[in-house]
Amino acid sequence: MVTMEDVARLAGVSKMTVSNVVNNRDGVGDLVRQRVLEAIRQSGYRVNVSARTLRSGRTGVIGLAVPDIELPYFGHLAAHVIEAAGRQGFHVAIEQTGAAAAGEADAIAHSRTLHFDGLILSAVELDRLDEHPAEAGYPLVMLGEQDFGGRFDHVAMPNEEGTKAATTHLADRGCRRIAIVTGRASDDVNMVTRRHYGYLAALAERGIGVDPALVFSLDDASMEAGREAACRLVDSGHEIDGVVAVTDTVALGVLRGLADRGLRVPEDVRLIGFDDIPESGFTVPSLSTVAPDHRWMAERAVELVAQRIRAPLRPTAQYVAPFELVIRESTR
Amino acid sequence: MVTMEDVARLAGVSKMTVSNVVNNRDGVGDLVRQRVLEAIRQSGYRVNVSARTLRSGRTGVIGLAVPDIELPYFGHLAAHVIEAAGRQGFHVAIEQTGAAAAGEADAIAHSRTLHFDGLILSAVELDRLDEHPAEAGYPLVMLGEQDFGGRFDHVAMPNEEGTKAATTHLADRGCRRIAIVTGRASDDVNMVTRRHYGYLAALAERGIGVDPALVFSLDDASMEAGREAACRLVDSGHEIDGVVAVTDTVALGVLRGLADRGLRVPEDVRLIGFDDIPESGFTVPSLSTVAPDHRWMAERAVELVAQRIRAPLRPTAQYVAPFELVIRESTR
DNA sequence: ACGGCATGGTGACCATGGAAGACGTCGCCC
DNA sequence: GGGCGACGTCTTCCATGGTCACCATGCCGT
Repeated sequence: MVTMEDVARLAGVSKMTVSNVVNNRDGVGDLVRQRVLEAIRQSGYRVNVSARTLRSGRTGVIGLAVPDIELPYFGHLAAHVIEAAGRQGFHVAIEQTGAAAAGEADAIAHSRTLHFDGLILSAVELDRLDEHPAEAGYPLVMLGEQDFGGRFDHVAMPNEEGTKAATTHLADRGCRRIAIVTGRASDDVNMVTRRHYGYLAALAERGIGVDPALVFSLDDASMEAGREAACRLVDSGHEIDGVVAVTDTVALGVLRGLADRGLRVPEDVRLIGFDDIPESGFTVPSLSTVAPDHRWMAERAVELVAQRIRAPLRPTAQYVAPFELVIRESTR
Repeated sequence: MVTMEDVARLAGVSKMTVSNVVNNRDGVGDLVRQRVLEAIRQSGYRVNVSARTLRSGRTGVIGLAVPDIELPYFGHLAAHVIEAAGRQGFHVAIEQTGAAAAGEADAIAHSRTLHFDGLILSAVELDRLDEHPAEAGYPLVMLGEQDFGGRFDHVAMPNEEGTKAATTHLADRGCRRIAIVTGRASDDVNMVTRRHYGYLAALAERGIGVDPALVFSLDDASMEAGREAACRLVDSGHEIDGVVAVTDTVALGVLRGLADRGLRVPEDVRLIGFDDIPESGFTVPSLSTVAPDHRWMAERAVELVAQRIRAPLRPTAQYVAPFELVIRESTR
């Protein structure tokens, strides 16, 4: 391997000068700089990231922990995060937490041992985090669902607002028997309950009564779970004319389940999702949905870790992503 | 930061002994080992990966370069790779190449500068690789589409075999006017032409003539491109009763495009895809597809990099993934 | 008494970056 | 005009946290 020392010898300078050139510091004369650059080119030298890291204490890598990269929503988000981080000169390493508190705690610990400069955690389960290994002073940004009472930098989905808008939209289309297919109930104010609040708020505002029989809880937010929920919902015999799905992924399953039971969307039942994953524009019928600005979220999150890396003790910031309602065939 | 030196002092041993304990090497007595472990626990010590890497020359990280993590197929694959690598004690860093030769070459260079121990490259564009920065001796495994004449370890999709089976399946269902929606043509024997060969081979075997008007080339393998192709296909007025899509992602677009033009699947046109992404089971109608064993591919690829890291000069290995035909509603 | 094994220690070394200093030159001021 | 400080440029030395190759010690069996 060709080292800085080799380049220095080749250019007839000391390795510190090479270091200065490599890192674009000034205090190096133009002539010498050119000589060094030429030597670097000739020798094919590349900085040794490990040595730099060891010396400087920075890795230039931020971790991104998501429940499951296979879910379209997280793949989507990851793409934006990678891009935004790249613009700030960071690399991204992706961890999977498996949507479990243990995995999320692991990701934090792991992130520290690998000496990531910071971590963006898309937590869905980790609640009482003060009992968890979130050592103070480590740049940690929560992305997405949970709310930790201002203890961390946080970029939130417009959970309540978005679901409320979605439900209101169904009501405005004339739906009066609106079901919600939601996630597992939890003690904490997480994504599921937030979205549920939005649903309730919309119903209240439109003067529609709440029927507990129209609330379906899923164990996981998968397509299969959505499909089963839709089937059970129809089989239960309760009259419905609208469904709010907690995510688009679930909505895809619901769409399929309704088809399995011979119900037409939107003629018999209107359906709306949340996330606006790419697939939603291509289903038959295409899926109306709440579209949070994923790019905005990714940029904000990266910005926050970057800031916290530079200034660990800055007060925490809380953002809620903007969103818009995308109306497609499923609620026409 | 707690260093090995600190632990050593706390346990009353030298740091080499701590190193031996940390790395589970023998030559350390049980008593001393316990003392060291206790000291590690008390101090909250974590190894500094950079220092280890600097000295030992190994990072324990392998790169995975894919065109776009946002495409379901690659997310899917990445999940399997991460899991398989984890079992072998490697971490995975994901790079996006943007489906461009430049990006792919970058990923190789980048992978080396970050001192990944090896790289799994899901190349779709990089062809004449001998002119590219694939320095000999660097553990590089090609995953998926391309074929480099045995110069690299390679885990291939069953491109030709799978597409042939898919086309034959349509023919056996009675289709006689079978279109193919494929990717950009290229000079090289890549995924697109391989799959095209399979299509042609099946037609020949079933005695069905080839109609150039039924071959549609896409600029990129996206849902939107699939939709447009389907529309153009119908608008062109050519009679068709079957469509082979080059990937499931494209097939989702085709499905939507056919719906846009009022054609029913499978009654008017049968449709089959390739990849078996999770979404394919939930579309309406659900999508028949060629299902390569992704888990198998990921495991094989990880196994190959791991082997090559240990033995750089081993002769190259070539695998073709097994597959099965998954028959769903779109070809009933 | 001597060789061998089991256990643990020593110092060099990996590639880079920070701090402080050396060196030459130039300008300023008396 | 000479001495001196300041400045720009580059060098030297050392620290960073582990690991490697080798060495030292002590105990055992023969």
